[in-house]
Amino acid sequence: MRVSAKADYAVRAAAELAAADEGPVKGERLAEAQEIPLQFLEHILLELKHHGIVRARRGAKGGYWLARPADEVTIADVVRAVEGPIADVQSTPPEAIEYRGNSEHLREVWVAVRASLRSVLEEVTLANLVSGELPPVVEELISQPDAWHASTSTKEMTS
Amino acid sequence: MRVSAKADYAVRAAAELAAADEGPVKGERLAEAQEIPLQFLEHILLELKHHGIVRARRGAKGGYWLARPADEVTIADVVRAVEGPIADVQSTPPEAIEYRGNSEHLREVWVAVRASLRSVLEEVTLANLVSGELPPVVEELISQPDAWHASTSTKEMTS
DNA sequence: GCACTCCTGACCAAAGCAGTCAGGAAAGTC
DNA sequence: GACTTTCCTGACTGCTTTGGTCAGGAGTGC
Repeated sequence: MRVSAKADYAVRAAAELAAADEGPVKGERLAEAQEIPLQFLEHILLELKHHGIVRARRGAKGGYWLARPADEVTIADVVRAVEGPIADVQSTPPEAIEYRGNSEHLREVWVAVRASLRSVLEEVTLANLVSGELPPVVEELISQPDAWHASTSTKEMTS
Repeated sequence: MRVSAKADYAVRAAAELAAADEGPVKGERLAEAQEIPLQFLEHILLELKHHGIVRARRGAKGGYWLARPADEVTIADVVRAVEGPIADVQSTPPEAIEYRGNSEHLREVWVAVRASLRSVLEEVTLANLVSGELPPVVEELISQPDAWHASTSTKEMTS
């Protein structure tokens, strides 16, 4: 249930590409703009390329650009490209698990968890991200003050 | 963005405890009921105990039971006990991160992700889980057929 | 031909995951 | 008080993931 550095980097780099209209942007610039280790970023960009999120050209005047318009690439696309499936349980999709006994309904819960993640990640596009005009779903979620500090419900730890 | 075996096991064991009213349940029974390796489960139960989710007594007639009534323990409580904070980015809470340049609004997005996770995990109690009467939020999420199969949006992979 | 940039694989240390093993310490029973 | 039962705890293990670095190869543009 955590977001890896890789996913975070990937989205940030993609955002930078979404903002830079026209012309390839070289990896070095992306790395500097978002303070990401260059060599690590190159691996990430390669994965994004393999998944058809970005395109690239080498040589002078080379660089990376988005394969599709920024408003057609969602954060979910980017995250999936580098992290794989979004809410697997024990490395298998929730709907494929058979629970027995008293945890029979746990499957529904995990499916709901995945659905709620999707409702955010598949709704926000790179265009939304750079413009700051986030979709209503997100605006509503972050408008509640509770969302902004650590655990509120019970006397537990953070987040 | 995945659910570990440990978290899955923890919730299942907790569900089993929620269903067994009155009297401690021994680890072995929990392990059998949910097909969880006993020794691994004992470590998990210990963690749950340290976090005040369950109580335990040793010896004959010993076992584990919930520290609070089943309708006052949420799945979020259990998951946090064994996995720690629920939607950290790079191991720090989303609201604590400063993004620059074109990814400035990414923080809002991660906060929204956490909020949406909470809206499910903090809403479902162990009582809900064993009875199958899931809260409206969850019912609505799982009522949409899309929620039940892998990735729908773009031509990407699963989940 | 040369500079530039991406592409790729190999490698690495540290941490996390999913357990197992061995023994100790309380609680109840006889 | 001995004995059994059950939890409690730490140490250990093998494997994978995370978060990178290093070195070199391959395509592009001038």
